[in-house]
Order: sequence, then structure tokens, then C-alpha cells
Amino acid sequence: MQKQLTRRMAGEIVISEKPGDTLKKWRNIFKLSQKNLASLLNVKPSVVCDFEKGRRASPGIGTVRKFVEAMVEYDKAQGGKIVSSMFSKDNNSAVYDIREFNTGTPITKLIKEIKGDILSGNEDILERPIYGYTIVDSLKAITTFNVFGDLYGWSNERAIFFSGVHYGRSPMIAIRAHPVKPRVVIYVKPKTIDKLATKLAEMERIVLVKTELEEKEIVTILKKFN
Amino acid sequence: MQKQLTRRMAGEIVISEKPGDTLKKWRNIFKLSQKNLASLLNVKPSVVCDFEKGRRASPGIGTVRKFVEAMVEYDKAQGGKIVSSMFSKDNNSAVYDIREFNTGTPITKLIKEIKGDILSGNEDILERPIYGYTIVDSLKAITTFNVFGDLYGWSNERAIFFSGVHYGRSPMIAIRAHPVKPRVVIYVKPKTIDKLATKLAEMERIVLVKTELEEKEIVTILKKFN
DNA sequence: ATTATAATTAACTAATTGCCGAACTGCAGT
DNA sequence: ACTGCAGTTCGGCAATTAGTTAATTATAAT
Repeated sequence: MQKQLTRRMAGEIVISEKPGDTLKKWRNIFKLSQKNLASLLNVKPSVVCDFEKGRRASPGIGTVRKFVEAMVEYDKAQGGKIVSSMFSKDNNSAVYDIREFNTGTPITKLIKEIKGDILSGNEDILERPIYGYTIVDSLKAITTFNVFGDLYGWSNERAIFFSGVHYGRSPMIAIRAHPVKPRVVIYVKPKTIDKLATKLAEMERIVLVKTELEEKEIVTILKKFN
Repeated sequence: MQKQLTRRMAGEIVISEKPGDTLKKWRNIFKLSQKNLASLLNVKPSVVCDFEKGRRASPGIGTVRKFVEAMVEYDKAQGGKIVSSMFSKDNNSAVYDIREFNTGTPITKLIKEIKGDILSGNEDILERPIYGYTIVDSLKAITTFNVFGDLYGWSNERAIFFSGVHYGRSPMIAIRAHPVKPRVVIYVKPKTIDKLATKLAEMERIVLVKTELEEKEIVTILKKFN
């Protein structure tokens, strides 16, 4: 995810009419002063300024890389708030809960805890660890802004819970259309589950699970994880 | 679309462990020899080689920009095959037909020709011109590889026909999840149309239409357009 | 009015880039 | 064995970058 973002930032800077302005834009996004950023990079503030002001027409890609990576690293050290907000378009009303684990948790363990039934997913995947989860009201997610903006935290190795599921097709299709995929998808009290949904899950090698627990219950259970 | 790709390429190069290798990768994707690329850039082939081999540890972003833009420009001049294939994952078995018009065609005209019923779309949008169309078997599109890879030709100002539609939700959700949106979506002989589908269309300001004509008929009618 | 703090600019040096030309390696035909 | 063609290597040189220090200009905040 960091890499994705650094690439995006770097690409934007390189292609920008005014790379300096773009760099500045990002520095502001990360709420860093020139001084702060400079100290992260072990250079003097004037260097940062020179780049932003375009005094260097064509800075080296090494410099660009250092800059963007420093910013992302810095944010990560602060808890990664900015980066993860980067992957959302605000408006995360559809997200009921989103959290990261401190250690990897095997998928099976999670399923057991939430009393889930496995609909799709073969054994070798089931033992893999995941590092976070997201609970989404699927109707809201669809109706709200960017379908998939808010769903990913720091790690993609995560579970996504969808509540308010009708046939279960739409969430899987959204996942299919999205470049980044979760490891586990869990439907919370679905009405029915269309066979296409399970088929899609199989194709994406995603563990598909349903549970009859309430959102609240799930959250309290997951709180215990770390 | 070019910009998107150039940014992606640039970002990948900048963040890469071995920028030279990444550059080379792209040159190969665009099927250019070092000589060809060099002549596009008005430099000698050895320059290209030096960069690919990493003789310059940190080339300037200006250089990177020149390189990627030259490649994309070149492809565009050749008809843009590579770039547009870049946005697909081959496997276009779900695409029944895809074509560009030579001139813009007003949406209303197209709808009239195919005897379509408008389900969603206010007047000001309806007069806008579109520049191409795509006919998709929606079930196949979902089941096949990348949901939305193949749907876009050079222009996004286009119509997308979905055949094999059940509720009409899934295609709209795929569109919602996808960064690039068509101007018009036409369902070919849908079973029913869920109200969520029309709601989504409204939100995306997409003209949503249904028609009872056969795919074949539609193609013959559209052949007349240019 | 004064004191910080953030940002900009100038002047300067060492290191590096961007480009060339020319020689060199490898390989697929003929 | 010879001819191309694509790619590699490298010395050399002008132009530019990456960095420093130090002075100057905003912009807030007391």
C-alpha cells in the first residue's frame, strides 16, 4: 500500500507541469513544514524550498523517491492516518468499523470466533494470516461515494465484512472491479447468497464466509484480537 | 488516459529498485528498439542504453518524463493499440462488439435508432455527443477476467451495451467501482431492472437505457453510424 | 512593536547528469 | 565467413544538480 501511494505520488510529481508545486501539495497533505521534511531527509530547509520553487528544473528521481518515501514513512510512524485517509474519499459513513491488528491472525481463527460458515475457500488459503478488518454497510457503500475507497487500511491482507447484503453479487463484483482485493469477505446476515457470488469468490481465491452475528457483537469479538 | 498511463509509468520507474530495468520493460511493451526510442527523443542510442543499464544512478525527472511521453505519443500515432490494451487484460471474449465513431453522435439519436427506452438521464446530458460504443455480455464480463478492462476504446465518451442482464445492479456497480465511466449504459433485453440500478445511474449522471432489440440487430444499426 | 517561525533567495562548490562518439559484444540470417 | 542489427561499454565534456551557509522576506502570535 505504501508502494502504491509512493508510486502514485512520484508519478504525479514527474508528470506535473510544475513538479515543485506538486511536491509542495504533498508536503502540505502530510502536514509537514519545510523544516520538518528537511530534517527527515537530513538536509537543510533551503533544499526543500529550492525543489518546490523549481529552482532545479529536473531533479533526479533519487531525490523524488527520497522525498515521497520520507513523507510516507513519517506518516506511518505517526499511525498512518494520512495515508489511509488518502485511500478514501472522506465520506466513510458506509464504514462501520475499520481496524488493523498488531499481529497476523489466521483466517480460521477469525472465522471460528465470529461463528462463520465458510461458503468458499480452500484449505491452503484458510491458514494465511490477515492483518486487519473492515465492516461495511454494503448498500450504503454502494450508494455513498467511492465504492471501494474506504475499505482498505494499511494492509490488504484483511477481512471485509459486508452488512446489508441482498444477493451478495454486488459486493463481489465491486471487489472484482477493484484492483486491490481482500483476503476474506464476510457477509453479515445476508438475505440469500447467489451462486454467482461464490463463483466469483472462488475465481478471486477469496475466502467467502457468512455469519448470523450482529455487527456490534462482531466488533466486540474483534476488539479482543490484536 | 495518456496522462494516467504516463503517471503510472513514471511512478513505477521512480520507485523501482532498478529504474533502468523498469524503463526497459516499458520500452519492450511498446515494442521499440533502443534505436527507435532514441530517434524519437533525438538522442543517440547509447543514451538509452546508459539509462537502462543504470549508469546514471538518479536521472532527472525531465528525462523520465521525456521517455515515457515519447513512448505513449508514439503508440498513439500508431493507433494507440498498446495503450488501450494496457487498460485491458486481453481476454475480451465478453466483448461482443467495440467500435469508435469518426464523428460525435448525439445520445438521443443513438437511442432512437435502437428503439431504446430511457430509464434515467436528464435532458442536458442527452444531447451530448458520444464517440463509440461497446457491447458486452454482462455475465461473461463478470465471469471472465477483468470486469472492466476491455470496455473502453480511445474515447470514454461512449455507450456501453450490456446483454445478459439480470437485475441490472451488478453492471452499474462495476461502473461505479471503475474510475472511468461511460456516458450511456444500455441494457439489452434485461429480465428486470432493480431500482438501485437507476438510482446509481442518476448518481453517476449516466444515461441509462433499455432496449428489446437483439445484439445482432443493434450491431447492424450501429454499423451505419460513423 | 517585537519576537518567532516558515519560506524564499543568493552565492558557491563538489558531484553528477546528459549527451556524444567510437569501439565492442552477440546473435540471426544469408 | 560475412553482414546487419540490437544492445553494451566507456572516456570525455559542458551543463546541471545536490547540497551548504547566510542573509532576506513574509506571516502569525504575543
